[in-house]
Amino acid sequence: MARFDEDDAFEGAVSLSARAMARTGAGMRPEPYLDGLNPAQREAVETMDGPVLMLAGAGTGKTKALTCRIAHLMTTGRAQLNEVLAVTFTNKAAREMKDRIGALLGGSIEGMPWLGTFHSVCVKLLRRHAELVGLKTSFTILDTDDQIRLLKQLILAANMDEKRWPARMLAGLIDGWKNKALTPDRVTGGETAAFDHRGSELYAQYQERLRTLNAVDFGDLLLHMVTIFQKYPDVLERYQRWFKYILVDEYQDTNVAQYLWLRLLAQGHKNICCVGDDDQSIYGWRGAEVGNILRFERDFAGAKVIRLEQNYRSTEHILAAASKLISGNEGRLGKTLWTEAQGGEKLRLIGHWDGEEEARWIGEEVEALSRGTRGMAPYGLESQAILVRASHQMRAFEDRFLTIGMPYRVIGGPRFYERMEIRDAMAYFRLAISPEDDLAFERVINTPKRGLGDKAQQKIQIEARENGVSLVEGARLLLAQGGISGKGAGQLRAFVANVDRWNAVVRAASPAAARSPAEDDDELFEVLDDAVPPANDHSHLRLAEEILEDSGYVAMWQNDKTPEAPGRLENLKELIKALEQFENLQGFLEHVALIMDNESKDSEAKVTLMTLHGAKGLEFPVVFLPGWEDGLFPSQRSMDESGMKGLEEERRLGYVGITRAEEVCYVSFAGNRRVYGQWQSQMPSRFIDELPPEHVDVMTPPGLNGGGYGSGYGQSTLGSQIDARAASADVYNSPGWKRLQTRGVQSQTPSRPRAVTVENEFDVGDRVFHKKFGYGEVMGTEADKLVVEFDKAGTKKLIASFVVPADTADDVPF
DNA sequence: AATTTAGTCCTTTTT
DNA sequence: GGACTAAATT
Repeated sequence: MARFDEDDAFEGAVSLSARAMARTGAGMRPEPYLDGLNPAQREAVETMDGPVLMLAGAGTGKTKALTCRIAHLMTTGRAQLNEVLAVTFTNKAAREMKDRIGALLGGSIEGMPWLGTFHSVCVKLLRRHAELVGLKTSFTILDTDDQIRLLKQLILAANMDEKRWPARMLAGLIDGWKNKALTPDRVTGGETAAFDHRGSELYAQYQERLRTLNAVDFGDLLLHMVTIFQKYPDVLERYQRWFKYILVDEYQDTNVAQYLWLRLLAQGHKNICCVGDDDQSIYGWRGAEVGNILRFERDFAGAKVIRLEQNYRSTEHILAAASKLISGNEGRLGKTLWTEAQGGEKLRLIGHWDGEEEARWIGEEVEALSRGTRGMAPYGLESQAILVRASHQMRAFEDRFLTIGMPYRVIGGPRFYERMEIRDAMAYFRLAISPEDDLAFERVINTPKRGLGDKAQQKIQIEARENGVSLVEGARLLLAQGGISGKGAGQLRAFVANVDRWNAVVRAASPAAARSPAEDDDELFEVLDDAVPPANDHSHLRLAEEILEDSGYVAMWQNDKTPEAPGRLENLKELIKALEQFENLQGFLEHVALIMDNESKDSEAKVTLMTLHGAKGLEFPVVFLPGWEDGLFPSQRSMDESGMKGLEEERRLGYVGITRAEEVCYVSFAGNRRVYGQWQSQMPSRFIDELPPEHVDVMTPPGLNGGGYGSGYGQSTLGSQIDARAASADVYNSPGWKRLQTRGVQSQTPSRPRAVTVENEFDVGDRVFHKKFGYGEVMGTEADKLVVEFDKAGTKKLIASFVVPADTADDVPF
């Protein structure tokens, strides 16, 4: 587990590199890792000085190149591990690099202190220089939830209608500005019109509020550091000299702020190596600028561009399909991926009647593959993944997997630290550490219920504001002057006393909590080197338990009779357990703020369910790509908001999806899908027509032309092939697919033709039957859709093919 | 003050 | 269908 006790990492780092040097001296071949590299990778490793841009296609071994490069810097004595800055986007990537570097250099190490995500590195830096932007070194990091609540308050205070101007929207705007490294005063031009012309004004207020709360949000971590580097050249210079080499992973995902940050740091020696793949840029919506790749050669004159093009991951068919798809994008830097692998399975394309059937089919296919009944060696559940465009697609699969008892894991779903009970508990911890944390106070003051409702809370707010103090102090004053009555008063008094007591324990345990920032730069790195982690006596564990007990929070869930209560108590226990690995509550909270991941490590084999975004950087022998339907994938919203750029990003997402597969890749779509509870007929994704027919096996069952495919886009090469192949049905006569065909005929064929042809057959007043809603009467018709007033289910708008005349209901085996 | 109910939006992707 | 909010009910 990554640690945020920044100081102790140095010991291991230094001794490791000493060991590596010693080995060199002992006459062993110093660079055994070079042998396993292809020429391009080797060049990327050995070109150590000056700017390098490594364009690494999917599955071309870029992490290998990157980690070998770091190892090479060590063994050639260019730098110490703690003088290398290496940034990634995800904690997972950072962890993997640490592990692999450790393995290369022959020892397991806690890690390089400056290898981490942009955010975690920035936290470390900002803790040292917080005072330069008006913060205390103990600042807290707000998550999106806190951010939204804060903004909501500001919007209300500005007398704006929070319905028309939702806090989420403002949060998005502010995030966008921060991604572009724009401080409130720099928001200009058309942007000032944002949010009823009050966007930048509210942004300024928000920043002010954060400062008084001694807090930062995610965007601030980078923004503040950029500000500091720009305003204090001496600070910047220190770091320019300290970081002798800079490496950047997933460079295509950097936003403007990150780009500026990197450019500032690399300005001196220009030993910067950026690794990226413009074809895998999928975070444009979050402010990532593919343009940063193009700018690289301009900003770093004489940059060496190295292309990694040999793919070690996928079969030739999968690679060919992915390459063909991505070739539809314009303005690529261009790479030609190739592989030595020959043969293998073609991409498999299959259409389904609706989303539920798609989930059912995939569930059965996963099971069949895992038992090896597809004429192939078995693929265990852990080697299969289902990658969806949007997380709501996961529900169909979860439902299905639960009913058939298939073990699965969801990655990127609701995360442990985002659960209500965990966030409540952490708010209590925050309050114990710093009672002036008003956001935490607000969260838990009436959880569990203490009879302190809106009225009482308002009084506290007013009291606090009038006296310019925190909410706890406000509450204290209010109590002293008897401004609060009856039951609530006693409870509030107890609450304040609890906070005082917890805080006293925290202070007694770690006087360092109030450590002062490094005053002068000379001390900066020595402080890091010399710090010795205090002994971990686990006293914070007891405190944490006490807090949850004393506050009545545990009791609240114990008395709760709802079915989820036991699970929540279980989660709280887990939370306490997680605390063990930290020396104090502060360290833990920081860890949580930045590392929101939640990998359960139980050993049972499970299918993986996650979004395409979440899958970047991963690979699986078998990959399922469901929901390839226009509007869903490519996402309508993406196209509406960003037009051609959006479509191209979606296409890259498809490319990422296909290239996750090593051996087998399924693409599927459904003819009908429920969207916002309404049935919609779906068109197969335009990307399906862009796949190369010679690398695709079409497996679509017959009788499925009602969804409208084949009438598709452009030349529709595959679209027409679908019909042809389906009609001749020869796919089904190949040995592997017999079972599928049988099942298909039994469960689908009878209802299909009828359902498809009844379109527009109804008139107002007809009695109809629907498999879910029962009987009803047609109230209106509109193209292929009907408005039906059901006897039991109310009025619904739905596709005509989903109902049948009421008198034939008995014939339809739904 | 707290719980229940009805009505309104919606849904991309996340460090 | 579900999450969230505002109104209605206890």
